[in-house]
Amino acid sequence: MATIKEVARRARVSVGTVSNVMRSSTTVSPKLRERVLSAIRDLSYHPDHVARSLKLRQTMMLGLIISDITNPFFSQLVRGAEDAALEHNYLLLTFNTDDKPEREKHVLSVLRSRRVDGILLVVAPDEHGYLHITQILEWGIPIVCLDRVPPRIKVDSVTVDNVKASQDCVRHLIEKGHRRIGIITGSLSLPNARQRLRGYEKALIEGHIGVDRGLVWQANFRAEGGYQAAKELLANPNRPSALFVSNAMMALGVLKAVEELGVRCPEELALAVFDDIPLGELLRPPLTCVAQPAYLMGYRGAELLIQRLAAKTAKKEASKCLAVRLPTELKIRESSACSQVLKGRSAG
Amino acid sequence: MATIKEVARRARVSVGTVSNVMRSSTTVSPKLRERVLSAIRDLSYHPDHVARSLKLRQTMMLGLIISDITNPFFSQLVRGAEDAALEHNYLLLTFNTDDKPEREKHVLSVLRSRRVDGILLVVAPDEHGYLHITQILEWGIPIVCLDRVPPRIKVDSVTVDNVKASQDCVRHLIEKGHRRIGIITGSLSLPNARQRLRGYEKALIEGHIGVDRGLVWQANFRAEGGYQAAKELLANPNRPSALFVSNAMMALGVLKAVEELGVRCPEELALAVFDDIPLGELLRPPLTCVAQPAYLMGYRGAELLIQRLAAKTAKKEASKCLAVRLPTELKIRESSACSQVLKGRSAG
DNA sequence: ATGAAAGCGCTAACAT
DNA sequence: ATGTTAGCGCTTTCAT
Repeated sequence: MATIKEVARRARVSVGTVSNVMRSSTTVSPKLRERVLSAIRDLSYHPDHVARSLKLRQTMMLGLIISDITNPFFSQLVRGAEDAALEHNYLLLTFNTDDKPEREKHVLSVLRSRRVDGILLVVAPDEHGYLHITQILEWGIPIVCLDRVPPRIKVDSVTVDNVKASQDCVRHLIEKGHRRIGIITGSLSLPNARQRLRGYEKALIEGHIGVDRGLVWQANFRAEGGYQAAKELLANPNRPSALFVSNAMMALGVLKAVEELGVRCPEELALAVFDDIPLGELLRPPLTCVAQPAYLMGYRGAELLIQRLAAKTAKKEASKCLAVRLPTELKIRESSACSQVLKGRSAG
Repeated sequence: MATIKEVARRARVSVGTVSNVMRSSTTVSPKLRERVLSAIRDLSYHPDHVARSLKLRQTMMLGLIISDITNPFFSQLVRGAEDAALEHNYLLLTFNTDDKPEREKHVLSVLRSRRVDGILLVVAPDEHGYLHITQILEWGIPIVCLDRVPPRIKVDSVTVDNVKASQDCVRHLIEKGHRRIGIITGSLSLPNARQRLRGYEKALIEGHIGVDRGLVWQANFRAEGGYQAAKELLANPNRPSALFVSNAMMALGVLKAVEELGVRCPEELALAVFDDIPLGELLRPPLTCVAQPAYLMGYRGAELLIQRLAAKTAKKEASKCLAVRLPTELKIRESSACSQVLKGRSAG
């Protein structure tokens, strides 16, 4: 591969001039500029971005850490982040952690060595106060947290109002006449899982329904977990008439269990889900849900991060942490339709 | 951030010694080694991988170009590639092209400037002989093509036997008694789309059924395309009794159309799909399909690429191009169950 | 076994 | 306007 030196030699100019032509910093006479440009073409010269990174002390790379790209919510988010990044000439290094803290720590250390300019982070659960996050920030690498924001840490974030969204969703079930409403939560060491549980509880209280700990199943935000929880739950003789599933992957597991056990939905079990599924309307029955703007979350997150980077380069005073909140949307579909049983009850 | 120089100073050794300790190339006396190690700890030194890349002329980064991470097939593939890459200390730069040739060319040029060591490529359609691929290879960047292999180009690849898999799938429909079988293809400038059409035709010929061009709809491997094609197709007065949909995304579109038009499946229209959908069994009806080993395709592709890289570094003679073929699996589910109509017909 | 120094390809400050 | 050169942080060869 040709280097800037070879280009300079061929164009009979100095390397500085070649650099000037490429970065159009200083003015270069038309004659020399033309010579340089044609040398670049002749040699099919592509500047070495690694060398530039070393010199400029910025890689124009962003780390993106998510739990699992297989989850449609995250694939949307990644597309958004990629679009924003590329618009500003940043590249994305994406990693899946499966929500394993040790994997996250390893990735973080790799990203530090690779000298990424900033990190977009969907944080994994951590029992120890998220010290590794603070550490990265202290090293001077800006972080924007997406979807989940670790408690008591000063960091930018882009999220939705999980409490309110869940509350709206469960309220909808209550309005449909349900009184025994269960919930399947993600790991409660995850802030957003806790918030969704909070929203569920608030809706119940608001509806003058007692919170029954026996109706709370903790799983792990994965299909398998939803499946297991649903199996248990449905075997329960005093099972709920409606269920709030706090993410999409678990909902798929629930659906599988419902299917296998021949439980009719919504007649015997109404369902409402946190997160839309791209084909949520294609499932039988179509699933009621609160949808998050996943693409936007990635897009805005990357934008915010890049903005921070620009301010940093300009040596501007770091402004306060930003906590961007995106709106959610309740999508009412058949899985929460008024059930026969309830109709019967209310008639009786 | 601490540099190797600072570590050297603190440990009162030369930078060369620090480097030796880290890379454990030469032997270093236990005494000095201990001093270096503790200096590294004290300064929380993380070697600058950018500088190392420049010196070593290898970035330990791989480019991964796919069409759309939102497609479950690709998210699986990406997970596989990531796992293999990380195992060998490579990082992945992933890009979505939406199958747009100009986007692919741009990404390729970016990857060249970034000096990635190799590229995993799901090639976008191209009408001009895929010259840009050849060019990259000439520049000395190894490529492994995944899923689709551009015709008449000497390049490593990991694929499935699209012709045979499609043929098996369509044969299954024929065995179920169907004679009028339609197909929705992807863009026929895509090698795999063409192969799947070939397989469809071969199955028909083998079953002594004439190939009717009126039963071939060309779409674009996206949900929207499948939806449009299905709408047209189902409005056709002489419509087929069975349909082979040549990828999963389009199948979702087809399902939506079927739903909207109130067409019963499989009674009025049997369905078989190329690609499994993670929740294909949860859809009503569950979809018959040929499943590809997507994760494995990514994993094996990355392995193969890394193997090439190792051979290259060792200045080994480049061996012949490898074309790895992975097995597929026919999964028979309800969407292709024997229909009432056909039963009636065969009885009559 | 250890240190000194060249050089990877680039940018930017400085000299002309 | 153009050329010269130091230096980014590392690895590695060559002395010692």
